[in-house]
Amino acid sequence: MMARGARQTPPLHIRLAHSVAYWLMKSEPGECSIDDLVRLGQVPWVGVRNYQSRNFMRDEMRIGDGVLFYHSSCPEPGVAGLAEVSSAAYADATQFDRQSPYFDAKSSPDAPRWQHVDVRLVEKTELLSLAAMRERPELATMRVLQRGNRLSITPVTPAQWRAVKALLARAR
DNA sequence: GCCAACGTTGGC
DNA sequence: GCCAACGTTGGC
Repeated sequence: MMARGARQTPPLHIRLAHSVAYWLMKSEPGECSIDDLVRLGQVPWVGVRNYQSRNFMRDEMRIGDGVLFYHSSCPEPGVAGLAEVSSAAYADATQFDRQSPYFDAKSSPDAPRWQHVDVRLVEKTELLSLAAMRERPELATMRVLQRGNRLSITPVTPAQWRAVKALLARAR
């Protein structure tokens, strides 16, 4: 379901069959940190309860897509590692779990409202802090840096991806 | 803890 | 279908 008043817009570009797309995915380290991902190798990206973010996972992500693993709502927000999409989207089990903070009484197993992908670690990196990102003109267009942005999953352009990788390489 | 920004809900 | 009220996000 789209937000009321939102227009159905066609994709901005046609995704080539074997092309890779890039994403930034926010996680609160208290919930799942980069060290948790290092330990587990892969995590189900459960708990997203926003339609736009869900749609990115459900409709646009492909296995192998690049992910900037971003720590949010913490003392030092920023990109903490690189990861990749490692599954197609599937139903989020937490929406049916009454004990879960992500329980959604309005969702039913016949028509699961929330879906998610799995995300696999590529590497933990030096933290590229939000403050450092804001200083870089080549990152100025990143969605995560835009005023008022609250989306937990945002697309990253190939140029932005390369720029982040270059900064991480330099920090090494 | 504050608060701006934005999404969602629900009365009408 | 409008829109005010409310809840959440997340940086600071």
